[in-house]
Amino acid sequence: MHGTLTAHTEARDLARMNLSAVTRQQCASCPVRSKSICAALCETDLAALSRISHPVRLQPKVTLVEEGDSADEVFSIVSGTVLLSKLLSDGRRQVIGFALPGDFIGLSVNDAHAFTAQSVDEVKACRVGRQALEEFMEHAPALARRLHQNACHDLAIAQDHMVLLGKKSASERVATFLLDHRSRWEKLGGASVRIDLPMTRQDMGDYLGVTVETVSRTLSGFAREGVLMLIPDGVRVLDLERLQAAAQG
Amino acid sequence: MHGTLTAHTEARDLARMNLSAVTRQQCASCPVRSKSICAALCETDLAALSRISHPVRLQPKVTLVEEGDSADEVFSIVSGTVLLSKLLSDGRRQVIGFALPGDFIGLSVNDAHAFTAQSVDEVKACRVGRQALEEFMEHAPALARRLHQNACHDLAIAQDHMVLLGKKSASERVATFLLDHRSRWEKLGGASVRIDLPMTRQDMGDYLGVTVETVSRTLSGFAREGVLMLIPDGVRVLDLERLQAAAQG
DNA sequence: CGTCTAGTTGATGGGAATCAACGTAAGTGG
DNA sequence: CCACTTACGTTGATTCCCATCAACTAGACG
Repeated sequence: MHGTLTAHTEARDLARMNLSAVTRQQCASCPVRSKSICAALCETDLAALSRISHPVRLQPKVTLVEEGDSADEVFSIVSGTVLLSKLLSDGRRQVIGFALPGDFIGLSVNDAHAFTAQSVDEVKACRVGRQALEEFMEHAPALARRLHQNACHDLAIAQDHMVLLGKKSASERVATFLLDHRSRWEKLGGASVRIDLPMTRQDMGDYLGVTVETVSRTLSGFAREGVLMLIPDGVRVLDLERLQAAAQG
Repeated sequence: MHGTLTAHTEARDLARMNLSAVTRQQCASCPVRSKSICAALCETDLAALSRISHPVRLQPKVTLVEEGDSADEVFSIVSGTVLLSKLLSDGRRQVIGFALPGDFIGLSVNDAHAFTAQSVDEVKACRVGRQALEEFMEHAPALARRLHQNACHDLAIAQDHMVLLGKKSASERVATFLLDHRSRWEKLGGASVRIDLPMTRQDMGDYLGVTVETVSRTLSGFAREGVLMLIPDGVRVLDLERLQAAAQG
């Protein structure tokens, strides 16, 4: 078992008591402000939100929220990658997504989290009490609208992934994953030929509905064919067109 | 090609002009009012919404909305079953869900529908202009909240289905589908031993990520083992516990 | 240095896809 | 009314993609 969040955040909470000015400044200079739900807020509301949000910094493989836990905290990712997964009773794991900077985690219908979220690499995030956020939303309809758009967007992503899991072959799945990941980072202003893959092959496999070995073999295959090059913690795309062809839109 | 909705609705629109009182009455006596998004509305708002909503009645296999179409209409299902699907460029189809009475169809992030929706059997629904609905929502925050809950609920369903598609065996998929369908109808006040399946085996297969033959074989297998009985347009559950065991949580 | 995790590659087997045949029911038109 | 067609469902035979099992390498770390 890996560490939990509590130990880190409690120390931070104590620090925050005397540092709300600093916290506010962090929001104003937040690198993903324009990409996150905070983009919906005016300066005044942003300052108000910053007063109820707590910056957290997480080591790799730390659990933010556990499937089934009461959802009294939500997160906005600032940097790093967070893996979202669900378990079957016998231990089989399905990764349902990767949250990147700007993404929002944790809203659910009832009061229990629908999935587990854990950091893949070092992650910076903003933690907000759920009730505080909901009270805040009462007076910030723009934020409520933004969260709804967010949910609709996540739903569209989920539907696309159902097509992948239900209909695509192993190589189509891997190619699609690489291209999706690339375009998500591109929107965040990242480079484009290099695709960072901080997660393990197992994580990718559990996301794509195939085994570790299949992910490895498929990537090796692409490398052998000159479509890409395997590099530490990622790939370098050599032939984008063929990769796109392999993904089968 | 099957018929489109336009021909039906235009005639109805003409009729509606002189029948808004009837329309309003229909909302007040709507059988799924308490299950649909309309449950969020007070009598006054319901009457107001009924003025912008148009009842429609659809024959089987009629397309309500097409993937990619501009999303200027949304629907609330009153009776019947609607199949939601997405296509890959080469024609492979993934069914991403079935909308039942009380379900809401059509909201998306941008202005294009993310999926195709077509009636499975005879369907009654309420059609609402998207822009009219969004204007209405400005003055009905309860409805906006309800739609957000709805989106979150759909997202949770989608995530569960990703687990099914990514990790479950064929027989687990079929068993899960039957139980899910049963509990959805149960919430609508339907019986419980008989599960209605108005969709084709092909539809089920495309939903579960398996072929027609596999669905057929799996159902026959359950019938042979005495778990259920195949009846026209459905199954009769004989051994609920074993069906639940076969579904693997 | 031993241990552990992650990744790769090879050999083998299995579960579901594919290919194929057949039965049934509902139209359709002569 | 009946031959003909078409859609749907079922079952059997065969194939194949990927899972499984297994061996090995490389890097991280105490």
